[in-house]
Amino acid sequence: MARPRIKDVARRAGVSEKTVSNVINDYAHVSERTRTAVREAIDELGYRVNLAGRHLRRGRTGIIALVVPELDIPYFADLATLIITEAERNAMTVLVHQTREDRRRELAALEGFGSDFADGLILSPLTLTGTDLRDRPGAPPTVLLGERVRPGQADHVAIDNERAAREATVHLLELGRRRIWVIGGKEGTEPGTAEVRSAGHRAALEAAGLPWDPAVLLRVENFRALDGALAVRRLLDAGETPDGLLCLNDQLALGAMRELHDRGLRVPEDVAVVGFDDVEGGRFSVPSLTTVAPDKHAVARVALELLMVRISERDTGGAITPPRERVVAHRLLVRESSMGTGSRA
Amino acid sequence: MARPRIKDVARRAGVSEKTVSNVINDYAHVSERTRTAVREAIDELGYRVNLAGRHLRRGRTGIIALVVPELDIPYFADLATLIITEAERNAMTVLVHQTREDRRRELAALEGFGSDFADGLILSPLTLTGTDLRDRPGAPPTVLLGERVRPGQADHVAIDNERAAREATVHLLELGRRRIWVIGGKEGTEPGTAEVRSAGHRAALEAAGLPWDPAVLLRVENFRALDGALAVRRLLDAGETPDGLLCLNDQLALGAMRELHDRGLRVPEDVAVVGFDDVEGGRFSVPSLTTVAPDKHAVARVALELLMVRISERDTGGAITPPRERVVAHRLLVRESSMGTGSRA
DNA sequence: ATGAAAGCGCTAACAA
DNA sequence: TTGTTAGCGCTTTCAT
Repeated sequence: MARPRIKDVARRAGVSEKTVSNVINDYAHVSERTRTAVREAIDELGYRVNLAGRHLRRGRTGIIALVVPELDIPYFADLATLIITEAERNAMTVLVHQTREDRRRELAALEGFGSDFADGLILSPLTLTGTDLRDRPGAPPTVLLGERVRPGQADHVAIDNERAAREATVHLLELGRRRIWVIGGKEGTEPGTAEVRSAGHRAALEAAGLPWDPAVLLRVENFRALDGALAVRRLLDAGETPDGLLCLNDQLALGAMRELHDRGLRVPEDVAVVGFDDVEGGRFSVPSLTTVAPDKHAVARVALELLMVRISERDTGGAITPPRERVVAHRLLVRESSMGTGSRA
Repeated sequence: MARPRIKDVARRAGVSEKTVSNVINDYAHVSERTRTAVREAIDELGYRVNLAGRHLRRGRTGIIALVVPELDIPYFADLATLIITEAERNAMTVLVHQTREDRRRELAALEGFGSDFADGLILSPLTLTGTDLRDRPGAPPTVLLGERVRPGQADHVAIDNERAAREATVHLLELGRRRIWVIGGKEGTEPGTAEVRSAGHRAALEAAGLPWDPAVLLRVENFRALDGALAVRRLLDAGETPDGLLCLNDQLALGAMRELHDRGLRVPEDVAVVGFDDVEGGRFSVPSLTTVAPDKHAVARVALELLMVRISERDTGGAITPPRERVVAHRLLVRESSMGTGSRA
């Protein structure tokens, strides 16, 4: 037989539909007897709430869409884990989409996928421009992660990427490294993470009175270990002799270290390597990987916090406050890949 | 102003609501003129479909719930990536839950989270028993991954874990290894992956005329690199001298290799290491990791296939066919962690 | 090819 | 404390 509805439960318990609804929603003013009777009827019939009906009525779905480039890049997996946990704490569930760096998918996400089944959106964009974010009437409340898209268009959570890159570079300079390359530029994307971090790198060099050459930013196809390995291969094949690598994520760094190893170069003695993100792989690699560790818990917590505020703002139809910019902490974790090599300058 | 509804679009375009609906759903018999007019009205008003309404009416949500233990374990992240991709191909979206190995969460998932907002469920269980899966009237169609829960209770996709473990063990034996430990037992779980793989290990030993001792199965708290490292630490501290390790996932293996390195033991010369899952970390580690590679694409594809069949079965109210058991391919990828060490027997 | 009316399952507003 | 009524936005008959 068909699945039971509130009506069926009501009939069985000898009460009205509204009373059943009250019980389901833990409404305070229900007598103990009625409550028990309804509960029994629910159990006997195996009744479950139909969320479509509830959503339609309430105007909220309880779903947050999380949109990331690729879920199988550990940084995003870590983030997703934390965001799902944080969402659960807010009685929300998380629907995950992957853009695979496709601009159209990112735009579709921005528009709520042509529908409005998510109450809110957490988006880690790669290709979006400031203009994409302007004028999205009816689009769901949105929090952006990671990129410094032109500020002021939507709520945004990130670490101070410029400073983080500067600190990482200073660290390499203090080890006496002078031939530092940066791995992780992306072709054809908006000024994003790579550019901001590159600026930090440049600032560190210039503060040390050293020259800066835009050619030290090596482009990659993707942000995986393979791409880091390929970048190093190209670099070495070109006859360069790096003594430091600033990799814009840990996967790139791990791939780079593997390639250096295959070329007979020692890390950190010959080449010191620093990554970004603090993923598990870098904690157990040989050598372990120095990395810029963002406070991922904070990213998740703040993102949810901002989003929940926006969602209630929309619900109450109140005034729309201007976009918020939130910076979370990071720290440089010095590990074997850049350790104990003293000054060689 | 409030977000536009079909009614508003209809009024603006001078047609009925039904006609707007026809246009939205690409119904064939709509005149070109009408279609254009409606499209214009939609654009002008910025109309988007309200999925709550659609879901309620259609009785389907287009959402699949994916339930995994932890999304930040690369194997599950890989799987999630592929399942999301495959779901998209089937015009479904994926909602991700994490059980964090909590039995109550797994049970809640089985019951559709006390509601029915997902059309179907893909679940990678750790603690469920055969009884949990019996008699779930009204529960959503379900496909189980990975565990060999007692068969015949629900659709199930997995590799042949027993054979895979046997092959991996044979490989270690052929290298002349005789003191092989297995890392990855779990306390207090139902006979699952660990037990099945352990059986394969045993079978390989016995086929080679070697004794088998249940004590070679080392328990772990979790399936992360840290746990692999700790297991090796305990083993070495106990004065054992393993020459082979069969780790039940790659994270455990990578952690184990790191600990072996810290103890001055060489991989593979002193200890050969094999993992399961073929995650990216093992392809770029030093040494690279020999692993049992399941055909993850096939897992995702078959899981979706089974689920979509079940969903339409339910929709059409047709006969319920018995649970299907599907085995997907795997292969042993021999890499540096178990390579070129000849016979040492 | 298009329209009118009914109803999916639920809960808010109001009434008793 | 509990019941009645209405309606959320959409699509499905069934007419025309």
